Amino acid sequence: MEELKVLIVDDEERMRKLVNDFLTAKGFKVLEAADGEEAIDLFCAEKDIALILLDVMMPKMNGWEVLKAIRKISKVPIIMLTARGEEQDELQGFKLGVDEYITKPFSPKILTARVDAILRRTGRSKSDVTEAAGITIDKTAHEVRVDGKTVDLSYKEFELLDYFIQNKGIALSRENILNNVWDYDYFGDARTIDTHVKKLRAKLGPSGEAIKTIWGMGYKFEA
Amino acid sequence: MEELKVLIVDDEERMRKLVNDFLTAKGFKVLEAADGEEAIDLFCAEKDIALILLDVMMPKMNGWEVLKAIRKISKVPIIMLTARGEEQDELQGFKLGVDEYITKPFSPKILTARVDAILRRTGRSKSDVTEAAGITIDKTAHEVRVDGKTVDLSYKEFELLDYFIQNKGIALSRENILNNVWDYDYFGDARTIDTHVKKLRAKLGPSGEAIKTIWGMGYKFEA
DNA sequence: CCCATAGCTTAAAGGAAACGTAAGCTTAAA
DNA sequence: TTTAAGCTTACGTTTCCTTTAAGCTATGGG
Repeated sequence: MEELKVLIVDDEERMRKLVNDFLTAKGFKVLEAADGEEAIDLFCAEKDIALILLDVMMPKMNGWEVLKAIRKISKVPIIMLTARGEEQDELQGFKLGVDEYITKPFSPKILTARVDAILRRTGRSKSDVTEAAGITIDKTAHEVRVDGKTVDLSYKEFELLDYFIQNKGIALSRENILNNVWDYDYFGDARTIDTHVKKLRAKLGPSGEAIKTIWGMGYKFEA
Repeated sequence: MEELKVLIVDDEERMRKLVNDFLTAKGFKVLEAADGEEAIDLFCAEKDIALILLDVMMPKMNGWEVLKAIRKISKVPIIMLTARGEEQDELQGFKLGVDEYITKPFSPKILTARVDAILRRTGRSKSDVTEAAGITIDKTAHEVRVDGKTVDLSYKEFELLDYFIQNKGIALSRENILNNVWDYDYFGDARTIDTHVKKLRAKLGPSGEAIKTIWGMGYKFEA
């Protein structure tokens, strides 16, 4: 499989590193730009950038200006990164050709989920239906089926189950789960995970037994 | 295989020595820094440091500040060392970019396990499945198989067996085992080991005979 | 062959981790 | 503003693991 290029544009070094880490781990080639000019230069120089992640709040040239400039030369998919409370401009954004929004702070799973969704839409990514232990996850429909029957899961439950299944057979510490499924600035009680696991097990019925407890260690999904 | 560099940052001499000894024994090249400034200087001077172990509680510049400073220039993997019950509110917002935590006191095995896990994730380490005397240890799945059949081991049993197999053919004194598998400040009865060995032998069946008693000395794992 | 020492076994106390329930809080919808 | 849903936290309960203690057995030197 070819290595897709993603460009992250943000003035904050930390944010770029964060996104770079997550997406590199997922097998993308990540390019970084610290401001709008750099972004446009880089976009023109590099061929076949598959997706751009664009921060709205930047000094000098803000995200909307960068967006407009890039839309003049390309219809590459663009995801805007906004801080909570900045969403008022969304309608304007969609008119200008924004494909998706991510609100900061976000979890690694959200990031990769949105990126996957976009690439799927533009036909550059693989299937989005996974199956394990009688559980089927359909990310496009955001739907879970157990033995054919649809099960209603909350948002977090869905994310958690998806993470388990993506890492089936691997023992996961609570710390690991917290870092990957929850927002990057979340610091909470690890017991929160226990509660969600409990709910998942209940909703999944017998298939829920696939989520094993590893005493003194964490959890593991096993078919 | 290349010799990976690990940097330990802690104001306590004892802790640095401890970590240095453990990791040197595991074939790492260990560098020490007694405070944040020294750490940053050293990190900039030395090329290709593969991993940083960073204590949180330090005078002058604390671990979080060091973390932020280093994250500005690099995305090197970082493991934070925290004391049990340390003020967790200050963690808010600083979590960004930490790969793993280790709570003091820890056992050498925990230390090397986390280090290995990180390096595995960043693709700089080898496989984590070992086999000896018909016993297979899979650290990723946190699973032990004897002649193909999965055997349920408790946390300590798992750690102990792993230590035996890593040191197969080597006679280990009880003191040695206590120092390596138990927390570094644990001072318990050596009979504790006997009990765990007994359970291991029972659970491993005939393969359990690979754990030999060396009278007046300790134990040895031999295929 | 006996004794001292080291190791083995068992059971039970104690502790730590996980579970279950419910209440509090936050966010989104009506 | 009210309502509802989901997320998080708190806490008592339960389960499981670790350690200790005590008696028993094996080993090897005298």
